[in-house]
Amino acid sequence: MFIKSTTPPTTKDLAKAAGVSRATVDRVLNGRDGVKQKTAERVNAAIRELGFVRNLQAANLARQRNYRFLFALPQARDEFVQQIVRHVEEATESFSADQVWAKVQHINENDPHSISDFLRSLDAEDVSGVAIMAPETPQVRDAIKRLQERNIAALPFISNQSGFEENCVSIDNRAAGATAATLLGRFTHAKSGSLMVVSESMQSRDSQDRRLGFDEVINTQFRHLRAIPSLETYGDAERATAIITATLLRNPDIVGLYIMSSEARAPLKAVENSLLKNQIVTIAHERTPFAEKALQRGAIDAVIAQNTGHLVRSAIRRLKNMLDHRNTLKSQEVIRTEILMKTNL
Amino acid sequence: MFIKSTTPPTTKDLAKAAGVSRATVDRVLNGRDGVKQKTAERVNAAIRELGFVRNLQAANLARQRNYRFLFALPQARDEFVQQIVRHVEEATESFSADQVWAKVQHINENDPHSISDFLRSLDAEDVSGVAIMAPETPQVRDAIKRLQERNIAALPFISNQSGFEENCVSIDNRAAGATAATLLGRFTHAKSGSLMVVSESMQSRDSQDRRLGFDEVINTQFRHLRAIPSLETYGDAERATAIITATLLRNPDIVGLYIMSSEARAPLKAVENSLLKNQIVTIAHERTPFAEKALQRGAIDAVIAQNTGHLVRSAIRRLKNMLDHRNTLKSQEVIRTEILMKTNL
DNA sequence: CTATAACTGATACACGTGCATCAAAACAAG
DNA sequence: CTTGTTTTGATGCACGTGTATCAGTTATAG
Repeated sequence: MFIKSTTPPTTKDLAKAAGVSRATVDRVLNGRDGVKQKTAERVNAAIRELGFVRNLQAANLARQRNYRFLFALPQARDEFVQQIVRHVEEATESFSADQVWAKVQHINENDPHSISDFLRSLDAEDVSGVAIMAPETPQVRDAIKRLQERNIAALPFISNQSGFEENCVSIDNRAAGATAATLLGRFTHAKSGSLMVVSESMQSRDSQDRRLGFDEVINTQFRHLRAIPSLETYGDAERATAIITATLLRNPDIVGLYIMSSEARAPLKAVENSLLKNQIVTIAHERTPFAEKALQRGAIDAVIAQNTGHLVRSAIRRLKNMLDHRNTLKSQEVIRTEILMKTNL
Repeated sequence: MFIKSTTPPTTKDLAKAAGVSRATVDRVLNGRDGVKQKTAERVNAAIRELGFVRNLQAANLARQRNYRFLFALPQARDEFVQQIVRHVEEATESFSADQVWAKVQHINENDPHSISDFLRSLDAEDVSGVAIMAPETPQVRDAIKRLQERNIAALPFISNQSGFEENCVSIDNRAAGATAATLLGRFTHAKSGSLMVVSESMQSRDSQDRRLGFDEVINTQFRHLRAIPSLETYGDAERATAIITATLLRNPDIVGLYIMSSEARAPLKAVENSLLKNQIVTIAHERTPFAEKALQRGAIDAVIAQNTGHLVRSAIRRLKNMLDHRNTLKSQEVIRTEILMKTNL
C-alpha cells in the first residue's frame, strides 16, 4: 500500500536537500545557465535521491501553457476521414479540462506545395502542434522539420513519412496486407483459385506496402492461390463497377477479394451483383459504418482496421509529450492492426 | 484555426459576466448551498455562454489532490496477471507527472471474505481508488458499494460483477467465445470432426460465457463440427496432460482445440506430443510471451486477447474520471476483443 | 590585492482555483 | 419597524512552479 499521507517532494524540498536556494533549483531544472557544474550535480543528486518529479499541472499553470493541436487531414471526405474528424471532436471535449484542444484543418493532400505553405504560415502562438496526414514528399518532410525548429510539435499521422519512423503515428501496412492474405487463404476452402485485389490507387506507399505483405504470404503459404494484379478505382464508383465486373467475368475462378482502400462500397456492390457473390471470401479495410453493416450481413468476412479513436488520442498524447519533453511510452502508442469479424464488433 | 491568443475563460470572467462575485461563482461551481436559485441560474447561464471549463490542473493544485490507485489482483501469478503487474508499473511511471500513482496488491481471489475485509480496511487518505479483479460474489459486490460511499472510487476489473455493467472495465467473454468459434470453424477444412475445449475451471462466469458464445456459433454456423464437453485442468499441468491425451485417443476425429484459460502451456504440449499435432487448429487466449512464441512457430493459429496495457490504462482513466466527476468517454474505454495471428503481432 | 566576472540567494508576484472568515446587504417574519 | 435569517461580497491565503530583479557572495584574471 502507499505510505500514509506522504506528499511528493517539491522544489522546496529539493532546495533544502541540496543545500541551495529555490532559485538555483529552478535554474537547474529549466536548464538556465549560470550554475557551477558542482552545484548542478548536487541538485541532480537530490532529485534522484528524493525521486522528485516535476508537477506538470503546477508548471503548466505557472507558465500559462495550453495545448492547441491541429489535425491536417485530406480534403477527401471519405468515411475514414470522417471518422477521424468525429474522433478529434470527441477528444477535444474530453481533453478540454486538461487545457488540450484539437481542431481539424482540411488540406489538399495532393499538393505538397500548398501543404508546405500552410505549415509555414502557422504561428506558435496559435497552434502548439500539428498532426499531418499527407503522402510522403520532400516538401512536406522539410516543412515538418522546419516546424519543429519553430517550437511547433509536428507528427506524421497515419501516412508514412520516412525519416520519422520513431516519431509518428503510423500503421504497419505490410502487416495489414499479410494479415489480410492469411485470413483470405485460411477462409478459402477451394483447391485452387484466384484472388482479386482492389485499391484506389497503387501510387501511394500505403497501398504498395499492403500489396507487398499480401503477396508475400500468398506466395509462400498459399501457393494454390493466385493473386491477380491490383485493380485501381481512382475513387470513381462507376469505373470500379466496370473493371471489377469485367475481371469477374474474365476470371471465373475468383475465390477471394481484398479491398485495400477504405471505400468498399462500389467494389462490394459489383461483387454482390455478380453470380459468385456467395462463394467469394471478402476482406476489407477500415471500420466504417458501411463496413460494419456489411460484416453483419455477411457480405464482408473480415475487416482489417485501426482503431481511429485510438489513432487520434495517440497523436494527441504524442504531441503533448513532445512539448513536455517527456518520452512517450512506446507500448502505449503502438497501433495494433485489428481484425474485426461479425462476432467481435 | 484557433482564434489568435484567446485565453480560456476563468472563474473571474464568469463572475464578471454573471454580475456576481468570485465567491458566489465558487459556491455554484462546487455545489455549496446558500445561493438563491435565481443567482445560480445566472451563473450557469454565464458558464454556457462563455463555454467555461474548470481548469482541472489548477483545481487539483489548490485542493492538493492526487490520485493513488490500487490494483487488487489474484494471487495466482500466471503470465496474464504478470502482464498486468508489468503494465501497472509502466503506467505509474508515465502518469507520475500528472500526480497519478498505481500499485498492485495481491489478494486471495477465492476468499470473498478476506477481500471484503481488505477493502474495508482501506482509508481514503491512503488510496483514492481501487480496481478489483475477483470473481463475482455478493460480499465483493457489497464491499465495492461501500467503498464508493466512503469516497473511494471502485471499479470491477476484468472479472464481471453484475450490477456494475455500466461502470467497469470488462471483457465481453461471450463475444470472445463466439470469435474463437468462428475462427476455428473457418480455419478447419475437414468435412466433419470434433472440437476440444479446455478450461481451467468451468466454475467461473468468464468460462461459462465463453463456452456459451462458442457453442452458439458452432451449433448454428458449423453444424458439421461437434464441440465436446469442456475439459477442466484445475490449473494442474499433469492433470491437463493426462485428460487431454486421453481425450485425443478417444476422439481421433478432433480437428480443433480451443484453450479458454490463459495458461496454454500444458494443453498445447499434450497436443504437440500427440500424433495429430499438425492437423489440429488451435485457438488460445491472452497474449502471453508463451502464446506469442507459439504463434510464431505455428503451434497456435490465433489468439483471442485483450490489450492488457489498454486494460490497465483504461482502468486508471476511469477511476480518475470517477473522482473528477466527469463522465468517461464511452468509445475510448470499450475494450476490444483482439484477434492476433502470426502476421499482426 | 583589486577589479571584474561568474555564481548564488532573497524576495516577490503570477497562474486559476479552493477554502475560510467576516462584514454588508437583501429579504422574510413578527 | 425591528429582528433574525438568508444570501452575497470582499479579502486573503494556499497549492507548486515559472520568472524576474537585485543584492550579495565567491571565484578568476590581471
